[in-house]
Amino acid sequence: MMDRSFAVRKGCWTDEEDLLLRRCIEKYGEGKWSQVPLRAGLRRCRKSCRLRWLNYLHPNIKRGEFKHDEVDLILRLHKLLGNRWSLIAGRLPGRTGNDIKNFWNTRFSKGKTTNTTTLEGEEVEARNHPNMKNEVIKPRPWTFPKNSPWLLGSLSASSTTPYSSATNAGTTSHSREMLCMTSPILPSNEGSRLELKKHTFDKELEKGTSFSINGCAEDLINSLWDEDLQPMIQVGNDPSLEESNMVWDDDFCLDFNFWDTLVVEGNLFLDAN
DNA sequence: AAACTTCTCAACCGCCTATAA
DNA sequence: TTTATAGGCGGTTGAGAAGTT
Repeated sequence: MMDRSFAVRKGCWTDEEDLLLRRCIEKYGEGKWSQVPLRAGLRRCRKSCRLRWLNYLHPNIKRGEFKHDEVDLILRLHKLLGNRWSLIAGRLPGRTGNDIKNFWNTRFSKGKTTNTTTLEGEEVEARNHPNMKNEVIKPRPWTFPKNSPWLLGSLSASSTTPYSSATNAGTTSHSREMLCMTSPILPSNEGSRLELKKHTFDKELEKGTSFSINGCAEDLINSLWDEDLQPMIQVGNDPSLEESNMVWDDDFCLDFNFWDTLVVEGNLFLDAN
């Protein structure tokens, strides 16, 4: 008969277990979850420890009801990204993917009977059309057109350096072959700026020319950035920027192909400053 | 007050991906 | 190149709370 005294515990966590886990994280830091049960003296599996910390014990976790602006953002992000809870959670400080998933499933999943008079606008729409087909943008291979400035060498090597796939872009730029690469597309070096310009064939249009974006991306951008989309997007944290400028953190930028959402007449010309 | 139903949300499960050996 | 391991994610479950009859 197997000795079950070391069997992994399941179910709800006790206060004592929480204390052990908290002390362990304080002492050794986050990560190395496979070592946590032993270090903490817990009869829990690594995944259970990780989940308990990230969804419940982490000091930054925000409790309580979702505020209206949070709900609004969840709706807009869900419209754009689908059930990618961790990504949505990344835009809501203090909220976890699990929180948002639970919130969505209890409020908007099919068959729920919450009084719709307490909902408004898009919430009602989401409730009434829980399975409404949205254009969900997901990371996917991205193909440069043959006349892309990337392939024609319009971009200097240094300006492409921040791109994680810059090596690929560089090596292929001379062959003028169609190039496939996966997201990310946006540069990730902190503080760098990209200036977007309309570029039609050889003629570069005036700086600041606006460009159009397709529906759901526009919706998202408007939700994150109150002002009209400006041709300047900043990546990383630059305290010198005015508050109104949208700051995209790397994770978000890297998660979907932002450029695919831009509908620009001609080519996009990227000028890294 | 009791029985039953519905809701909430913490936790588990299985799968996928990245990385190391 | 293959295999093992770890981290991470979304779907789902189920216990307990809250509401209703």
